Amino acid sequence: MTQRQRRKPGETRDKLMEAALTLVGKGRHFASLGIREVTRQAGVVPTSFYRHFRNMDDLGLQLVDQLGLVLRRMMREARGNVLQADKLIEESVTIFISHVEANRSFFFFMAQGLAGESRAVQDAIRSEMRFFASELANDLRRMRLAEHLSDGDLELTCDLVVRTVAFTLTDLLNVAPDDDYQIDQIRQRTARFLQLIFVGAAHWNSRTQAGNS
Amino acid sequence: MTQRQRRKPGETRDKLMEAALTLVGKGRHFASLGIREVTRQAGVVPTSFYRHFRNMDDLGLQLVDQLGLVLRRMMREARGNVLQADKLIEESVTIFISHVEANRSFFFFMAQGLAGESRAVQDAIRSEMRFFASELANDLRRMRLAEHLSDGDLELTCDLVVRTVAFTLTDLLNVAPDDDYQIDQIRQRTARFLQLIFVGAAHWNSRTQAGNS
DNA sequence: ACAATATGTGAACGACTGTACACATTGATG
DNA sequence: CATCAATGTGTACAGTCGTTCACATATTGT
Repeated sequence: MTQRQRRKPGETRDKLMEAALTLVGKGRHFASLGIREVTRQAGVVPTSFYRHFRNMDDLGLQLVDQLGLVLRRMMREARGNVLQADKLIEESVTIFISHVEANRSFFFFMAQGLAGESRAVQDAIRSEMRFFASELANDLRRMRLAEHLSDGDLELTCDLVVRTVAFTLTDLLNVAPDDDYQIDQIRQRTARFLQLIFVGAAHWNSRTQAGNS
Repeated sequence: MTQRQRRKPGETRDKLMEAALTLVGKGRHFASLGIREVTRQAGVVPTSFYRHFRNMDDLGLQLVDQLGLVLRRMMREARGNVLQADKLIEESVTIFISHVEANRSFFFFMAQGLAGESRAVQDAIRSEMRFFASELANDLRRMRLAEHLSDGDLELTCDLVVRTVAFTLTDLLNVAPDDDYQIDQIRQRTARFLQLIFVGAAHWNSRTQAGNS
């Protein structure tokens, strides 16, 4: 790295990924995108695609990697802003939704990928969700909010929380980005979902799932 | 209806819908299917497609209608077989999973459609889920299992239940159809999710969501 | 029996697709 | 400066796409 290059490396690469995201953000499904279409949107000649990706699945996988960064940024912000336990759920949901609004296309892509065409992308997204759930479990442990739960039960709870929030994406997908009223409805509903789950977790030990006679 | 026709009406129509489902069952995403591809799979000439559907979205919508029938059949079986309350969750989840295995492609299509390309299909599937949730609420009321919950809270709970079960589809999607061990794991995990939710619902009134100071 | 309608077939079109190849340009390294 | 690898461009080709049209066949209504 002697000098900065005039054309930064990966410039076209980024343009291609952004182009794919843009198309997804416009309502297209990732599985229906073609190489030519993406390169056209990126303002690049079709052959350039192969300089950076082997095929569309490859591009999808690299998008998941970038999605991971977005998720980690969101986690960091949540950890910094959610300090008092009583408003934990509301604030977390608010932060989540604001990140979805700020990176709408990314989360569209995530929602699509969960039932997408590429097995590899599917697995990658599910892996991100697992990581997210385990981090959530760590945080709850650290905040002494789950002391009566076994590791397995806490993991179960966090998995359910992450799934519930992830499903919210399909709700947000269906409303206009500027429909603040509807978005607020979704926010409140999601918060109540999580409250319901946490109430269940709080009373979980009293009727353990082992015996149910 | 004077006599039975040699070629039943809608024969090709059914073949086309089955063909689309078959392709989806093979891992393809509905949004990436083309008219020619579907007609080829159905063993029909491409032009025949237009005799029955205006475009692929139209076919998707009619698939959702058929999916509705599958869901209603499943509901009827659940209502008939789940009589005692103590095993309600386990039995319901078992019935659900068996129906998913029996109509794998249909539920694949449903999971895809939730974040699919066609807004109309999206809405149709979400509408089916709402109907399912409201029927579930009715059943719980009838079985006197939710007497302490307000209508709104019961609806909230059932919505969360339906979402959780629907998310299971992405899990079932990722395991081989004959991997009984993994499927049983998913079944147990889903049952525990629902137990957690119902425990939360049972203790919901003690910390109503209205005031949280 | 006859007309009308619904359904299936075949050929054809222009547009678009993925991909390969040869070539130009760039930045880094000797 | 010479060379090399990385990256971007233009051309080309064979295959597929959606869609139209004219035509054959089968079923229905009168």
